[in-house]
Amino acid sequence: MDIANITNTVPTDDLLSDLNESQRQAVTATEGPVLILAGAGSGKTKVLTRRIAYLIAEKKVSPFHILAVTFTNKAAGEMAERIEYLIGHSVKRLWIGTFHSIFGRILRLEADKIGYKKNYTIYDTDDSAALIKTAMEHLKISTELYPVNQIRARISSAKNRLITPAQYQQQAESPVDAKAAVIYEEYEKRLKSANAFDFDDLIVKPILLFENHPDVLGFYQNAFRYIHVDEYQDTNHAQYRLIRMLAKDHQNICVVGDDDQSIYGWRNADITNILHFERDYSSIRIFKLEQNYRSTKNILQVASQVVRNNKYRKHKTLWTEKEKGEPVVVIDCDSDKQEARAVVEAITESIHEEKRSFSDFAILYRTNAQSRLIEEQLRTAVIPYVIVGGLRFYERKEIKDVLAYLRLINNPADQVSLERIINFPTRGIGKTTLDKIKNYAERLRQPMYAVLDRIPLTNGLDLSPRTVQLLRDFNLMIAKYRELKDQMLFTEWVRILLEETGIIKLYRQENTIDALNRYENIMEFLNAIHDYTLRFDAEAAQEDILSAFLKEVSLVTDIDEWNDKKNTVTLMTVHSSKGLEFPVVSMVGLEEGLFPLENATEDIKELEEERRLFYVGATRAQKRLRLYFARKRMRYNTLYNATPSRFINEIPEDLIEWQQSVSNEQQSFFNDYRRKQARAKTQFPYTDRPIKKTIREKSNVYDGDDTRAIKTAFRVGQRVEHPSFGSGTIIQTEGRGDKQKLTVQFLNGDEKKLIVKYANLIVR
DNA sequence: ATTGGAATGTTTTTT
DNA sequence: ACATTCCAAT
Repeated sequence: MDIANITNTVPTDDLLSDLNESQRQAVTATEGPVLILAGAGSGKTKVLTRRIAYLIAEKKVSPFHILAVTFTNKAAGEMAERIEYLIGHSVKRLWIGTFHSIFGRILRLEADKIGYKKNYTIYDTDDSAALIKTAMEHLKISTELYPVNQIRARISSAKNRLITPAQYQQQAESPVDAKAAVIYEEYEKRLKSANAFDFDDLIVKPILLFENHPDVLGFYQNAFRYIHVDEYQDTNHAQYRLIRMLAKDHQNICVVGDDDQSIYGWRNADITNILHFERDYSSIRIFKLEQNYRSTKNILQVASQVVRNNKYRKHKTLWTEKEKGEPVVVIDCDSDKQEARAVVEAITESIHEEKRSFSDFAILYRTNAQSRLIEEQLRTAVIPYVIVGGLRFYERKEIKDVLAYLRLINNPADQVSLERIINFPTRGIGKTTLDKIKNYAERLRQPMYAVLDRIPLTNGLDLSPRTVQLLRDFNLMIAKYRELKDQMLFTEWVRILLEETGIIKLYRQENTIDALNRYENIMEFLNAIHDYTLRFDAEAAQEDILSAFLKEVSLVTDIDEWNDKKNTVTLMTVHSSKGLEFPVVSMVGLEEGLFPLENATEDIKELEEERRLFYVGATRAQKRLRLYFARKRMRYNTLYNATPSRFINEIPEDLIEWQQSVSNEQQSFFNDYRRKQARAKTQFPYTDRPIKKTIREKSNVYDGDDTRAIKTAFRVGQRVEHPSFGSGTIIQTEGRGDKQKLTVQFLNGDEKKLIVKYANLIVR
């Protein structure tokens, strides 16, 4: 519906009446640069939606002139819905979405201007690693000396800092950087010839487009007269530059963020974007939203007291009118398994005694790997749960294989997809054949698909008649489906494609649980496609269903699909929980080395990010916050001793209630263990704190973890002592378990390779 | 070219 | 523990 058709304009009062003073000011300050510093739970989403509704309903701005960048697609959907509700009619042409989806869309519209075709493919992290690997093989750079993923991270980081391959080459300081620069250049070439963008390109390429085409930039500057960016603290340099370009003339830019919730530094997010906003724009107005509407006083206190230990932050004080509430509970568990039991037990109890529903609970952890034990316990207790994140549906091997067919049909130049499926399911086109074609294509400076198209008229491509036939069959099949696509129902088309390729047969024949799983996933995928066809609006999309579907699939995340209306317990990483809230939050694994993560404890910036992560997790809780740590934890299939997280020690004593959770079978082991600890003089700061309550495990049998020897983690940089060589530092580790070997540099300068099993090392 | 077993890497977080 | 990749045998 067009803005001119509005009949029932909403009175401004309704949009502003239930806001507090600073929220109201933030909503109505529509002109000029605005920075909204919004603490956790201070209603920033509310402010953003009201502001946009206010612009449309009160200031009569067309939705077409409003840009709103959110952190997830889900948030975008919810905001759009909310805005429609507020103004009483649908808003069709509002630009709302994530950076990646909005600028992906713009790239599709303007693709031809930068030498791309509309039907480009979006490569995810795995795809781009695959392409980098091919590039390295071509350049004869060893992937053993230069791990592909490390190179990929460097290239990605350079891209996000808007450094070109040539510039990177110039300022390369280490040999790795020099290599990375060369690979970067080759990688870019290959991306382009595959008509593909990686995730970073969706931000970086629009910048180049705008720089080289002032008219295009002018068009979007004019379109986006009012710009909003949510979660501004998590934008990176490229995103910052992109927004600055667009806001340059009108300066109507409103950014919302909280420096305490900046948790994506590792993804090149640049916290200074928010800290320096004042420097970047002139005559800005700053609004602070400091009243929290989400959590009890106790919860808020815990979160604030921990995060205030950070040095690099803007000062602000969150407060709440809510009641003091229950004390935050810290649960001291003897093992990770016991931790899982305790979490689930507390949930069961709370459901029975407080009549809570499953959806009131979230279990948050630092790493995805921690979900498994908890899942097991939830299953045993027959509690329904969903896991957000981890191995995402569209990243599963079988789904990626299917997607590769669709992508190749959509974009013939998509080399990564072609190589993925040309011999999957196996059809007799092996490595030798593939190498021949690749070399041939390279000699003639032609894309691989062009060579395939010309077979058998390819002189000098020395292939057996059988192979030629196989290649032709494959090529004809792809061509056939390209042809067939517009002649039948999309779902049906995909189904017969999967039948003919043999993927379905492959998994149906093989009688293993794994194959069955994959088969079911493919069926689920077909359902997802079917759902999509029902949703698909050809006119609005202005593109064919296949490319629209592929684009959506590349940018959808688990959190987008997570449904808060389902009555289940939710499990996810603290990262994924950003922006969400739950009545009861259990954070698990609060141990040194895990949360904060080992690698992050060295560098103060990284440690502070971990602390902010704790802050984000804690502030998800509305009524109850439960913090768990375990004293023994299995990692990498080895049992480790653990000590409670420093973040727990940073919480003032009077805010916490301590509990202990020990399994019966573990009691004696536990005592024994505590004695040993005492002997080792490893006093934990909490041992003399009062322990108010002990939960005892009743009948569960603990299955044998205690029979394993507790091993010590050996990591590069660690100091160790050898009975005869004295003390030294680990400079390399290889292998695991009994076969683990360490290279240790001793004080006298000698380097020795030692087998852990026999070396009798003592960690210092 | 395909297969199966061994070796190796992976777990930090994600658009 | 799990998955992918490597390598040798067929």
